[in-house]
Amino acid sequence: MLIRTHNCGQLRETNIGATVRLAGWVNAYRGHGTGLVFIDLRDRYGVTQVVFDGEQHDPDTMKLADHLRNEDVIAVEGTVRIRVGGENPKLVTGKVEVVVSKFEVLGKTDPLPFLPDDSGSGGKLANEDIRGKYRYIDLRRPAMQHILSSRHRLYQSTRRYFDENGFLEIETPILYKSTPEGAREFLVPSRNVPGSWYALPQSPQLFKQILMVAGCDRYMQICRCFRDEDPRADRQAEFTQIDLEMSFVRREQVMEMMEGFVRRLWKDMCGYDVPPIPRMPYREAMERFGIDRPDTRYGLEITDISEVAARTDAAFFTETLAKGADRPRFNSKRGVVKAIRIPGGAEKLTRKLTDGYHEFVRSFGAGGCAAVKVNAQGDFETGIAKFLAPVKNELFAVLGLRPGDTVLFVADLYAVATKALGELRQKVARDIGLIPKPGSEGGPWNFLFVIDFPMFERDKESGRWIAMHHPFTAPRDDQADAFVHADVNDEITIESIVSAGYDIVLNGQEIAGGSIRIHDRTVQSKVFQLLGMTPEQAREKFSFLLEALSYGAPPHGGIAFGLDRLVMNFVGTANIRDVIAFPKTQTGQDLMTSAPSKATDEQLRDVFVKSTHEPPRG
RNA sequence: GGGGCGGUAGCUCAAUUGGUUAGAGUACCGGACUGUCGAUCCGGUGGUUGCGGGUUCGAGUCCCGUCCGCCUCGCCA
Repeated sequence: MLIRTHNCGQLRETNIGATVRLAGWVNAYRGHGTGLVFIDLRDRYGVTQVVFDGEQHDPDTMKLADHLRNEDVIAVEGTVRIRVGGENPKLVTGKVEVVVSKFEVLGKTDPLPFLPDDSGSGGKLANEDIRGKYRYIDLRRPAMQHILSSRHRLYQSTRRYFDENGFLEIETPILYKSTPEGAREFLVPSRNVPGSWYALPQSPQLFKQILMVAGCDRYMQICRCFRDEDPRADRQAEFTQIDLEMSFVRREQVMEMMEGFVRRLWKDMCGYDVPPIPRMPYREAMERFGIDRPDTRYGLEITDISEVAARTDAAFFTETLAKGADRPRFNSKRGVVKAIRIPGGAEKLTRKLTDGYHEFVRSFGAGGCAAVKVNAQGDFETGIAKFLAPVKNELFAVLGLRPGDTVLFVADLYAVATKALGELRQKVARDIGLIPKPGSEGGPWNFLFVIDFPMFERDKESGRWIAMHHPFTAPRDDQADAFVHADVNDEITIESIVSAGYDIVLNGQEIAGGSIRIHDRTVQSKVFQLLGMTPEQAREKFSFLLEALSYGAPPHGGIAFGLDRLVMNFVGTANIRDVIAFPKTQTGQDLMTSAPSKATDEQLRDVFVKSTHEPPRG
């Protein structure tokens, strides 16, 4: 076999005259019969043109060369020379070509289901199901090779940064104990302990805390996590986190370390200097943006106009405002009227769009969305204009209205109106083209720390308290006393406790989340109690953690980044499957290997499992 | 679990209101061709219209069920 001396992206004018060997895939063939044949040879590094000249080969060899087809694997030996037919500026190797003296077909291909060409046939890629089934062909596309290599660079940059900062990379178990609080888990039956099951970790949360108790001081891991929930375009059941934990820190130190990491990563990945990352309390994010991960690349902020709306005769405002009662810090239970001013909306937002917004907010539980335009004379027009006339001046002042604007209103309970307008704000921004493409297109990267989350919220279904982040999140330092002394039945106090959690938000996307952890057994027990766990239940599930906390636990905290989403940002895709070498579909299937698949009766017997699945009839 | 879009040649798509033998590009096969670079030109092979049922004189097209892919709500401590 001819062993290559160079790769297909390497040869330049300086190599002219050299005898070289290349190997790779046939990317294109351009034959002129037995007289002259061109082959574009491709590997991960690039494309090089190789030439078969009829004067140097017998007709049988030329015939063989003339029948090379896309994706045949070949190796060639030959001489580098300047391109006789002129440069091809599309290729980095485009000034030279290799005149073949010897060649071997290393792997003849069968006809392919599709060609790994980024432009695809007719400018379109094959559909995702067919590309998934033949993933190894799709991954040959230069765009996919670029993504794999970007992901690799991200791993390396990450490991360098944390190594330089004294973090130990430590692996934690994949076969793990079930802790059924958060997401649904994947279960693995045990053979040696009949009737018992492992779970795959939703995250290494408890292990990394215990590593702190174990004196590891600083831990990091690029780890696989598993959550058996329905996927989305940016979510897979099996995904990767950059997970870390630090001892003897408060949230300032963790956030500083994270800001340094983000700065390093963006510098390494795309040469971008991340400016100081601003911080925004959760409540402010909810008030101004209606969401805990605000996209701060554009305005369209939300304004509470309840006071003004109360002075109108509009029953759909005043009836809503009469509902409920306020709460001191979070989770307000009152009825509110909120509005978004859309500058220039009178022109940009068609009737069809604003009608659509009514339906859109209804899908988030709101009663509807009203719209008014401000005409050139500065008067309200259309929709609920007549109800607003009496408070026109106040509305203009509080919303900063100008002729040509549109205002969108939602009146509902605080939580519903906030959520609906938060979602609507993003939809309007998309509709009128306010969102720049991040990264590669030169658009801005807007980072934000969101802090001061509530510790607890009510579960919508059961009405029980649940931890907003997770049950190991500590109260903010100045809240600890209030929390420890709070009556668990004192709803208003409990819901106003602020946690020591923090998220990093990039362009409206949560890319990392973490917290200072509870390192005090008493505080941890109180959290479990509040979450409705008896001491016995807490011990049953988390005895190892509670014990660990009782044997000399350092204060500690950490954070986890969603690695897949980071890569998505750097390579500019909205599809998480693009950045995972072997992804799964919406039903969690791997189209290439056909996982999941049936287990044999024998396999099931070995692990003491009996299937209750009834095969479909017929 | 709910909602939406889609499934026609290996691939990407078309096919009028339900109406003749389901077409095109590309890939593949054969042929021509000595400077191409998405080579070109000529010819050819290729179809269980996802699957099952129904309506109809007649179904790619309409109806019911089902499978698969994508988007989305719920869900994702």
